[in-house]
Amino acid sequence: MPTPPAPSSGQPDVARAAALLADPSRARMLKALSDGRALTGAVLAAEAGVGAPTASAHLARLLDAGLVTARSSGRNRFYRLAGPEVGHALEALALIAPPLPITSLRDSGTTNALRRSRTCYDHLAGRLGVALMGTLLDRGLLTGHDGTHRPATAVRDRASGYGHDHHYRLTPSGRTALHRLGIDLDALPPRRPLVRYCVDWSEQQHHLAGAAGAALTSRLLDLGWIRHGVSPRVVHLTPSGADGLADWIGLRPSMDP
Amino acid sequence: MPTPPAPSSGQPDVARAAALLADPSRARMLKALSDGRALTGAVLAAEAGVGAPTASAHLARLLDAGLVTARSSGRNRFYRLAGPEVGHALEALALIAPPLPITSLRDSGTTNALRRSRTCYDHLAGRLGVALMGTLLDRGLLTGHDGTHRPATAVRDRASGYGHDHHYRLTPSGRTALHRLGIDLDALPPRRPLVRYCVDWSEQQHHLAGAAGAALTSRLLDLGWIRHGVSPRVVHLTPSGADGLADWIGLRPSMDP
DNA sequence: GGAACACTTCGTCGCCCGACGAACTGTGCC
DNA sequence: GGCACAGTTCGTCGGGCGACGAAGTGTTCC
Repeated sequence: MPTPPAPSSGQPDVARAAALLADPSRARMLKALSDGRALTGAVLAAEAGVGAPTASAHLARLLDAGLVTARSSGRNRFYRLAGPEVGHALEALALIAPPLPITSLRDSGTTNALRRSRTCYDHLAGRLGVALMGTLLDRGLLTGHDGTHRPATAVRDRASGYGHDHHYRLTPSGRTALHRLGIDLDALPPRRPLVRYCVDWSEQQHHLAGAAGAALTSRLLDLGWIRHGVSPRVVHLTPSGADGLADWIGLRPSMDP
Repeated sequence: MPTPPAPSSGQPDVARAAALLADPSRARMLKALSDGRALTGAVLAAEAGVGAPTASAHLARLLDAGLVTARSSGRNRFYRLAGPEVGHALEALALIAPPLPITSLRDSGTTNALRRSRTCYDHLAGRLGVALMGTLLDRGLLTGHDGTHRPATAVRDRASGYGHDHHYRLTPSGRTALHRLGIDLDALPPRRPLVRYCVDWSEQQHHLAGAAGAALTSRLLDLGWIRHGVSPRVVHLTPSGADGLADWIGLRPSMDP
């Protein structure tokens, strides 16, 4: 059993710092403090959506770790961010965090996330990946489940990674549609599952994996319908790709669940 | 029961991003990749000090979240950071992480941490706080335990926050020493415990809290032996403070445990 | 074709930690 | 002095997750 090496002495422990921000309640409190105000424990409890005892425990940890400062004034205790470094860390984490789904028309102007997606190893993930999966299901090209990850009823599925709870499979018309796009399903590696799915970490929906998912991603690249962004993991839908997907299976980029 | 509000739609989920970095094994892997190299799963498993199955699971999560990219080459799979944003996030977290204890003479040139400490609400934490506590114990001014937090044998004590497992108390000579410094123990708030301790999150040692800890910190400020830094939570030991502590209880800033 | 290597998946275990209600402490108001 | 408010501490519960060994898959070498 390999033993974890101690972090280099004198070097900062990134994991410990990250752990402080990894809790949604603490993250909300720190975010509320990011505009420079001093806020009381009761206000921060409300911001975080937790009770006073829980807020008190979280603030004690943030205080002890030096991320916030506290000043008592009568029965109130006011908290502030300890310095600009905390705000910078929140911003840096926000840059690598996947944006949450657009849930209202009001948000659609701020992030047109469907046009900016991700590749999961060798198949499409992110907004485009789950939209594609959703349309394949809606059009009867894929069957087996409705594409949604439901933590409350999940048996083996986790919030990310390969899924196991559902058995998706291509319908005959699904196979025909892929063939029309130029994908020869019979030529795919026989020992790899044709249809698998991942629970998309950022979307909490399923996206297509397996040999079919890889072949589809490869084909969309070949057709110029998607292309890699500055970061190789990010793919962009091209204008011709938007038209192509609309013609192929009726998927339109403006569709938001 | 207050219900946690959903994060603002369309806004990045900082806690989810932080959670990915909050695991020591994943943090080590990402740190190893920070110099731009592409490394295999086996190498990253070794860097992290975990077995291949554990490394594989961690890398799958990092891959799915878009923090790394993967390229297979024969039986090897090479991983890279997905973009500079990940490295920036690691750096930003390192800035707010408390440095780990100096464990060798070789490190002492890189961080003279004893001169830069923290205030825990109203008492000294950080390196100065635990060094002070250690010296009070060594000199027989405080008694009850040896000042060390031992996770393996802790009953109620956690890795940070107020401690409960040990009952420290000032010895008669300890009370005299505080009196010599100008602290009137009989004038302290009677309902607050005189001597409490915190488990110092960054040092994993105990530091003095309670009314005595607060009074001591206040007195050191009054004497000009410590002063607040740019960040109000950080305190610096002043030159006169270094001399004063040496004269008072024989604590010398160059002493490293 | 068989063996070895790199990596993945499965099943299991135990620990950590975030949540709460109840009770308590400290402060301010009447 | 009594009451109310703000905040803290205690005790408990349940879920999440990181670890492993065993078994399996894919690739390369002989």
